[in-house]
Amino acid sequence: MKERYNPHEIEEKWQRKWAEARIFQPEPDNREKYFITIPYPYLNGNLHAGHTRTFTIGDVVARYKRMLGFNVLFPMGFHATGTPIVGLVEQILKKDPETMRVYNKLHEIPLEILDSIKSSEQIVEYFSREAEAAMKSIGFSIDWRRKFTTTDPHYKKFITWQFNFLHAKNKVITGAHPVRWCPNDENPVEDHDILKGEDATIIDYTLIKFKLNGDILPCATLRPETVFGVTNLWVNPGILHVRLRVNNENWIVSKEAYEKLKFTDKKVELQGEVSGEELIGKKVSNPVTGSHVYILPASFVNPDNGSGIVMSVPAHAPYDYLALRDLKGADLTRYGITRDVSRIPLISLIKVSEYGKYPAMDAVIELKIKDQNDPKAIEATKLVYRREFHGGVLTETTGKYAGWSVAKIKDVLIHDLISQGIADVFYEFSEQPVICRCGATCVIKMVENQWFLNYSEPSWKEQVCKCLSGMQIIPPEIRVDFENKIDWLKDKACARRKGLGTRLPWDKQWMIESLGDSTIYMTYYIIANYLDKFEPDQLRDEFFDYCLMGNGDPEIVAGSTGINIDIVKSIRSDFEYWYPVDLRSSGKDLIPNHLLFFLFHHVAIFPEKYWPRAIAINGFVSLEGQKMSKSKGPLLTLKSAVKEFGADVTRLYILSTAEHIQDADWRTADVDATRKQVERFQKIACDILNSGNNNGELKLIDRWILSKLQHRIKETTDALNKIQTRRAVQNAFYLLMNDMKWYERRGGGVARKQVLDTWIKLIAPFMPHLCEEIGEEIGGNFISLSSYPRVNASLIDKNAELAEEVTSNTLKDIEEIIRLIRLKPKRVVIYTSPSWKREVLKRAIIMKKDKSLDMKNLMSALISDKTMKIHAKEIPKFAQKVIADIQGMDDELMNSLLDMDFNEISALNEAKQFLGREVECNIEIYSADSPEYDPQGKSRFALPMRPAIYIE
RNA sequence: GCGGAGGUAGCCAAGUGGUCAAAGGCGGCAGCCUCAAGAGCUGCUCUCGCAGGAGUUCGAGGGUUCAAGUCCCUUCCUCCGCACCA
Repeated sequence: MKERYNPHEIEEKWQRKWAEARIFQPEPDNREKYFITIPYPYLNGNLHAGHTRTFTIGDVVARYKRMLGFNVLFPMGFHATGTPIVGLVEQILKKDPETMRVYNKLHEIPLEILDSIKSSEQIVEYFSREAEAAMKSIGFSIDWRRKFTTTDPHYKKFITWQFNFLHAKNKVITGAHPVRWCPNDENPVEDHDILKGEDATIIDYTLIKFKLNGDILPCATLRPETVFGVTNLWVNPGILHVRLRVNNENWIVSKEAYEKLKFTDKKVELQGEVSGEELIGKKVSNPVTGSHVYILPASFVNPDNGSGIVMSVPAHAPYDYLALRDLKGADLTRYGITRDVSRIPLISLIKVSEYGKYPAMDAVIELKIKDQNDPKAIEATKLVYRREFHGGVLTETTGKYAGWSVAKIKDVLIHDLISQGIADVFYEFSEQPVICRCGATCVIKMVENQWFLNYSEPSWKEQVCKCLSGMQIIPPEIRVDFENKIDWLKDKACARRKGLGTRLPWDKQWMIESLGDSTIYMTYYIIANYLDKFEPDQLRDEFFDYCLMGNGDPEIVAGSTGINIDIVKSIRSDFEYWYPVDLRSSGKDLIPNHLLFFLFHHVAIFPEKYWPRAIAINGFVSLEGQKMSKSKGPLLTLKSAVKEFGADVTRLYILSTAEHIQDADWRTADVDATRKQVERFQKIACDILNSGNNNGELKLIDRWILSKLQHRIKETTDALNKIQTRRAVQNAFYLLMNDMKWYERRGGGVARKQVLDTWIKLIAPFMPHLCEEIGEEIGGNFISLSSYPRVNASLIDKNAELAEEVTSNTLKDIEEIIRLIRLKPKRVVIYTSPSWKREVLKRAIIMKKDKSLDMKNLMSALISDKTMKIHAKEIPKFAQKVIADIQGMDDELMNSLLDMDFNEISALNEAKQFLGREVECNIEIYSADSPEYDPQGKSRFALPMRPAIYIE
């Protein structure tokens, strides 16, 4: 092996050898299988540091499991369906300057290649080739025979089967759903199409239909329960209203509301105009309570919001309360109203602990709000809403709903009102305006006859919950995220007009949405191994029914598809061997979407024994503290990281800098440091390999390093079992490195080769190339295929560990004293604990184990011991200290101290030369029982495990 | 608003109620090596201390306990997701 670390040479060599030996191309055999998958990358850019982290975690787990003896299947494919690739081609064809810059500079694509791209096929082709090369260059142990792309014709057959299956099971239904819509482009707008109002969400208001003779005045509200407390309606006298024919009803709304209604699923026809003035003073009937209330004027009514007509609940809505109060003494005779409307009695319907009967009034008083134009009115509204929503309970006013909490009644009530025909849903943006890139104001449009995956169906959710509860979720604390998201998930539109993908088999104008086509594709890796055996057209539904579901008869399937029957049977038996997925490991961004759908589709399609076993989640990667961005930068590609630092360093670094869902920060300075550590590792290995045969008897320090090694193995395997890569690297690499440094410094040598042999296996999942290179020198088969180290309990040597602890602590103490007295020592004398102190300690430990340790018991035991008598004066103080020390000891340490037959003097004597070398002075060691030389009586400070020191 | 994560030394970051003044790394300082620089190696790196000691720390404020970075309550701050988009 070369002295100098040349990662690229080593890495290419071993990648070639692995490929030639086909060691990562598993077939079913009699071993236990382990099927690990990582979500395939989407091909609208090059793989970056985020992929590097997620995929490397997968590779480390794959390699670890393989070394544990599992037959590991770790496949990879490419995702290309959906709209982004189509959009990218358009931009490239347009030579959009920003796109060209981003893809040339950030994604590192040469301009001549960018210029040559003319189609989405070329994009897919280019990025899939690049991705595969990148993944090979970092040494992933992927079975590349099984790769595919989601736009492959074979794959489309698989998706077609899946959707036919789901459709037959009533998992795909039709419906309508609201989308952000640009009336100018006549298209739904996505986030990146939005100029202003990107954060706006779609809120569903309830539209309550108040009746005015034959007309309907719909009032939009977020608080439909307050309909029981309506005292009047509000109309802004200054705005124009319109009369509409909506389905079979006559509506009056603001002109602005009419513009919005046009895009809903209602049939809307304009019939005429109505001024606000005209409406005021009329009486409408409340469709819920039947009461008749006035329409009154209010300036706060915004025609842009809702229907432009507002129902007034002054007991619970500060604006309503204020507007009513503002009318005090106003002359409304021109509207035909002669009474003082500000004296209309409030109607309370929610009881909440923070307020009295009329929360809106209390809030207005509390915040000292002047009138409806006071900006603080908004604050009061939010406050009352929040308190009533969370703590409010409906009163008798609400009839059969009395006693319900506000938070719980909402959905029930909306459902009731709509089914009675007295309410409707009305969608509105949470922020206005929302402006499209083209400059037009966006609206909310109901897309009708849309296909949905019926995720909201309770029995489906129940199945998913059952699946989840049987799964291992790593790290465990994110299980609650999954539970919440399952609960929150609604029906999902699963078809689109644009983009790449597979057509909905029964309604070909639609393309299957790309999150839906990537839910059970792990099964396809098993089929992908046989793709050269058949044409796409042969993959009829009955083929998948049999191979994936076990339904049907293989002979009939072979007959109808023309596929060889042995192949059909073989795929089925492969499926039975490899499935289910043992681990799906992914970035945390996929929790609320892909991973959820992954579970939903598995439970919908497969029997329980094929449900996924585990999910592991990891965080993102930032660059020098900055968030990475594919479209804006900064960006670090996998390719360039490997080119600059090598595969092993990149792998080691990115997995050692953060754990689980924490984000990892890529810092070049730290990566450089990691490279130095790897170089040092290589140098240590070289030294060991070149040091010749140093057989010999194991000394204390040799037993120490072997014992330490066992702890590192234990910690590393424990960490890897929990996919704690950072902890694993700490133990398998850095801490063991420090152990080895101490070992070398202490003059150890005999156990070096034994340690190295284990060490390269321990760290091999992280830096497989260098470990293979070192392993080759030692001899034997691929390290990648060797057995992972296991703890050898017989090598754990507590005596050696304690002895070494005494030695290093003593050295630290000596050095500290030297530093303090600032003298070059001429003579260093060490006194080990007198035997009586050791005896006290032992007795105390025994009492502690009996739970009988206290000062009284200990003292009475000691006083009755004749041999202790001569130390009677010192005993109480020492005993007190011992008791305090023991409080914090764990059982293991106490046992070692008890069982320890090790003699501090002999341990220190073994380290005598070493200590002398370190402090450059001769060392003398005595027992405090009988020190030969003790001019200052320092020996009386000697304690067990803590010798006294005298320096001249 | 809802849901989730988190605040630890100059920085990143570990931390199961008791060997925690707190792992590991980075940065910094000193020594060795070298003609020198770099690399490498060794030590130090909260404050004070010419004998191994003492004092004050884990966002802030309370509390439980013989014992709290770790448990409980209150409070402040930061980050992430909320969809039809991969």
